Amino acid sequence: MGRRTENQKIEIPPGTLYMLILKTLANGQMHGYGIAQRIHQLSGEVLQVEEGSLYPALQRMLIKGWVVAEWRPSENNRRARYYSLTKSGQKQLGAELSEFDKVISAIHRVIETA
Amino acid sequence: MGRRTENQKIEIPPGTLYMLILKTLANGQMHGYGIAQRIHQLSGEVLQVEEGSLYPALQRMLIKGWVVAEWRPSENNRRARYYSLTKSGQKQLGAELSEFDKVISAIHRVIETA
DNA sequence: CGTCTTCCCATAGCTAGGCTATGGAAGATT
DNA sequence: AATCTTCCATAGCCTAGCTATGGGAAGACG
Repeated sequence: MGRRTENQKIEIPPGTLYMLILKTLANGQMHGYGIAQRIHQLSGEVLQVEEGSLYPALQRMLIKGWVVAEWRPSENNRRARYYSLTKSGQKQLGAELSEFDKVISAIHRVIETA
Repeated sequence: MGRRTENQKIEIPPGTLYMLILKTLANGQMHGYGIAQRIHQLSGEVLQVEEGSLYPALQRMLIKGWVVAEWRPSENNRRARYYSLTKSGQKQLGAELSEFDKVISAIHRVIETA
């Protein structure tokens, strides 16, 4: 209804969440909340990772063995769970990055050919 | 098991199928089978749209009103259903293209910042 | 001190939209 | 006749997003 432009929410495209999380963790240990903030910030406030997407994803990544977790107080003295990449997670990151590149360029070829 | 590099199958990333189909139809009427072939070809044989993905997607697009369909014999004299874009479909294509651009650049910002 | 905000985690239940598997009909090829 | 290719379509599965909801603990503010 408003005349103002709605601050349109942008979701992450399905399939890229793991990659974004893995990449973020490649810089070092981080807790979930921080991961979401960092992705939001690095993307220029465009990407928004919902908590209901993030935590389930992290659980799946634990099960897959891509990350390990450790409880530790945060910088703000709250209880937080810090995640870090395993070898397997690093390998996965590499695979996802190159797959992403390959697929995105293929898509570009399609949508640029009129 | 083989020593040869498997011709690894690449799926289209969820969320981009509509865009690829819409874009393909922007060049004019085409039947389903042809759409899949064209996407495959334009992508440099990288993207592979499965029939089990394509036809349900086309049905959904009919319901959404992005395309209309017409039965007509194909170039090979087979029964074929030709799809074409509606106004609404053209609008949707534009929206998906610009959204895609926006999100992909945001993702690049994240994965390029180490 | 009570309340609010911020930080941080987590799950249940829904939904969209891919996939595999399957089936069928009709023309072309051998 | 048998097989291949073209063309359509659906059922049933699964991944992985989402919203909605809940809670606990720290710090700020009145």
